[in-house]
Parts: sequence; structure tokens; C-alpha cells
Amino acid sequence: MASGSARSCLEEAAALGSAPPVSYEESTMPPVDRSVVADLALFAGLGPAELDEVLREARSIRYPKDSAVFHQGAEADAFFVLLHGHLRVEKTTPQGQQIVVRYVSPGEIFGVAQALALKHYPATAVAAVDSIALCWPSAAWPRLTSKFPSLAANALQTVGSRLQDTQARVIEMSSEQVEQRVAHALLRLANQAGRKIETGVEIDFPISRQDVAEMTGTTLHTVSRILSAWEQRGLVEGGRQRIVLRDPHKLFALAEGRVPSERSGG
Amino acid sequence: MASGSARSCLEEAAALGSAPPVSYEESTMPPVDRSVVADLALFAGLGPAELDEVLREARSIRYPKDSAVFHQGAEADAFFVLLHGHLRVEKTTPQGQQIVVRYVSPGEIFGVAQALALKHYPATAVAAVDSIALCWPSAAWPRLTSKFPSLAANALQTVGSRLQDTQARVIEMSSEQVEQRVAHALLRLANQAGRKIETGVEIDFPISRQDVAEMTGTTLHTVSRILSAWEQRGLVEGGRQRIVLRDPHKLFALAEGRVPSERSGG
DNA sequence: TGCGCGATTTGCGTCAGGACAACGTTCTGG
DNA sequence: CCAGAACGTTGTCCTGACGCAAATCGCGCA
Repeated sequence: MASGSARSCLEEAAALGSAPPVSYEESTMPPVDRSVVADLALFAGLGPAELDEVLREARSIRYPKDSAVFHQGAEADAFFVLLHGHLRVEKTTPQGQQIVVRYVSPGEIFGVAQALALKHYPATAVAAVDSIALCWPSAAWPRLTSKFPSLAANALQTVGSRLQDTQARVIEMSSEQVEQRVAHALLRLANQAGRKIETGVEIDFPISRQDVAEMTGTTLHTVSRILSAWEQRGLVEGGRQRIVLRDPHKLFALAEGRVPSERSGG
Repeated sequence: MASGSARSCLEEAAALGSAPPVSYEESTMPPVDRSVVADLALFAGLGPAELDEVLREARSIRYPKDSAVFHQGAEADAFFVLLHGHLRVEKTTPQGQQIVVRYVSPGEIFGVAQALALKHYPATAVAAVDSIALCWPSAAWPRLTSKFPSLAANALQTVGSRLQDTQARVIEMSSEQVEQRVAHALLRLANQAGRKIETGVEIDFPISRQDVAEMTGTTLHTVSRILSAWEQRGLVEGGRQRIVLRDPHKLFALAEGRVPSERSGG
């Protein structure tokens, strides 16, 4: 609900185009240096000159923690690549319940609604920590992809792997107990945003029990209970909006189905 | 497990190329006439000549009911477009449980694993009724998309809308009761494969309670109970591997959350 | 340093829905 | 026409997870 204080991509662009006294940086500073994106998967296969051409239309925008990059239902006027930070992508059901769809990590393309023939963003993206993203107007997408087919191919792969993830999640929700789903969710988070510390792997951004509940289709109460039990067994280490996996291997075994949670039997 | 008796796409192609006494049809018959695919969304934007070029590499294959088009885990050596019939796409969990991922309707592209950078099919596709599909070797995909960028764009939209559907399903499973999920599943099926008959809308292919259970993450027992209750209330009409929606509107209301199932309270 | 709010923990009651079991019904093949 | 199998229906029991509610903790801010 805290509507972002950050300007949207198009507002930036409009300001750039219309402001009569164009400042030095705005007129001549390349929006982004290609070194920061040269090895992103999305741009694999593009030469330096081509990269510059693509980046010429981009703007770099900073999103403070808890600000929204875009809102569910808003007109999809831009697409993005995350450079730094982490975003939480969430959907709200007609009944008002929120669901965390996924987290975006640096290097990922997101908000490509226009490429999927959507006129509006299907979800809301919120900065979980201070973040920086590149941003292009949606109108640039057809032009860029027709000129650089590898962009479309790479985007297709990205969307495809996202589809795989989402289907995996459907399967988890169909076939697994809550405890296994939570384990899977944490492992996935650690995998894509884990930071190795002495006592294990820490998830690199603030995440509440509520967030985990919204990722796994359960309630914060249940998540809290599960994490408490795991903490007693030395599997994880909790804290305010903080989770450390102390024994990812054992957690994985638990996620896979064996290793009963509490039961004495077996 | 009934491994299809149908030849795979590549076996067909190999047979075509290597069989010494090439028969008349095999050597000269165009694999498919463009009239049968001219108005498929996938090929929107291609001229007749281009269409012919794309179709030149395709083969048309018939899949009898219950035969597999491809198996989960098999090498992804082809991609397909369904011309006629209906396919059930299912995944098997490591624990052996099966999940129905979706149904494929005529006109849809499927099995594009290669485009998503997968070497193996992530799911199994089985003909729910006798079906016919066009089939291209996976190797043709990069060539075709680089020559006809609209193909990639269209595929991206297809995969994107599939992603939307899957996410919608995740949200349903997170936030809805079993009964609502079953209602949603039936409405979706009716929507994409419904046939209007006197008493309502019939789902156009054989579908068992087990199948519905695998779509909604529940058990066939629960599905059976729910359908029985609905039948008593005149919402649906059952039968062996057959479901007719007699009152889609009321079913929709039920799926949306209001209209309690049984409760007497108000 | 003390206050206040949001995050977290935890106990308890309840119930939807899964497990088990038995039976009825409709196809299929000989 | 009959046997057998696959599909579907129903009843009973039981458990895991949700809802409610209250206590507690920890961080940020003044």
C-alpha cells in the first residue's frame, strides 16, 4: 500500500525527454555502463556495440526498501532487470489474501508482462531491501527482440524456468506436508539468495514468518511452530526477519520426505 | 506405462530418410497442408510461403487413446502442435505420486522443452482421446525462430500464459478449500474443452475422478463425495469418466467463495 | 535509557479432508 | 453369457493444520 516514492520508469523517461534545460548528465551520461550487465544471461550473445544500443534506452532506478517497483493491475509500461538487491513478488487474491509468488535476485529480468501479451502487471514487486534495477519502456521490447532475437530466446528460457519452478511448487503443494513445503521453500531461498556464514547459510534479506507462510500456503502460526521445532533440533537458527540454515543437508533430507519430524516411530 | 506403440517424431523422420525403397507418399506428399494450421495463433503473422517452409519440416502423427506422445525424463528431441484431440500432461513425483499438470487442446504448441533450455521433457503427455499432432525435430527450433522471430514471440506468449495459469493454480491451492478448487478445475476444463449439450456443458474427453483429484491436489474419494453432493443439488451430472456442468453459473459462484457447500448456518 | 509497535511464540479447540475398507456398477474379452 | 477388472460410491475413524487469543520478545526511535 505504501505507494513507491520512486519515480516510475516512464516518468523518468518523460522527464528526460521534456525537461527544457537538460542537464549535463542527463544529456550525455550513458544511462548505464555495459560492464555492469555484460555477463548477465539475458544479454549473452550480444557484442559490446549491440549491448550499448540496448542499454541506450535503459534507465537505472533505485528502489528503497519496501517501495514498490510496480503494482498488480497497473498498466505494464516497462520491463526491468534487477541489478542489486532483492524483490518480493506478491499477488493478492480477490478475497484480499496475499501470496508470495517468488523472489527476484540480481541479474534476473522481470516485469515482462508486455512480452506475455498482458496489458497489466499480474503481480506486485516490492523491494525487500534497497535495490537497483534497469528499466526499459515496454514499447522497446518488440523493437529490441526483433533486432536481437537472442533476447527473445533468453527471455523464453527465463520464463520457461519460471514455469518449471511454479509447476514444481504446484506439485509440492499437492503432494507434500506443510513441513516439507517449508523446508523446500527455505532451501530454494537459500539457493538463490543464500550467504555463507560461519554457522551455516543465511538468507540474504529480511524475511518474516508471514512471508514464508505466504510462500508455502500456510499460516504464520504453523511456520513459527515448525521453525521453533527445527531450531530445537539445531536445523535452523531464527531471529527477527532472519533465518539461518545450520544444516541444509539434514533439511534437504527432511524436504525429500524421509526423516520424520517428531514421530517416535520408525 | 503403456509405452506408446506410435513411432516418435524422430523415428518417423529417420525412417523417411533412410528407408531405401521410399514409397510414393513419403517422398512427395507434403507432410501437412497449410490450410489446417493457417489460423493457429502460433503461426500468426506468417505468409503462405513462410508457412509452407515451416511445415516442410513437420510430420503429422496420430496418437491412439492412452498412448504417450513423450515421456517425462525422455530426451527432448521434438516439439509439437496438437491438431486434433486432447492430451493429458502429467508429472510423477519422486515418491511416485502423479499430478495432472494440464490438458492440451487443439491448436496449442507443446513439448517445447528445448526452447526452455531443457534437455529432457519435464512431464509426460498422454492422449486422452485419439489425437493428431504435428511434430518437428527440436533441432529445427533455433533455425525456425531465428528466421521467423514471430514464432519466438508467439511461443513466449504461450509459455507466459501457461505461467499465469500455473500461478493461478498455486494461488488457488494456497487460499481455497478443496471444494472451490474442484469447482475451478471443472470450470477451467469446461472453458477450454467444453461442448454444449442440451443439459449443460460437457467436458469433451473421458476424465475420471482420479484425474480431477490429481488436478486439484486431493483424493479421488473426496472428489467423488463432492461431485455426488453437487449432483444431488443439480449442479453437475456425472457418469463413468464423464462430467457435465448443468449450472456453470452457480458453480462459478461456488468457486468464487460465497455459496456455502452444505452448512446450514447463515 | 525507556517506550511502543510489530514480529514471534505457544496453548487449545475444532474440523476439513485423508486413510482404510467394503460394496456397487459399468466395460471388456473370451 | 460370464468372469474379471477398472471405475465409482459411501461409511467410519483419525490426524494434521488452521483459527483464536494472549503472552513475550526485540528493534527502532525519541
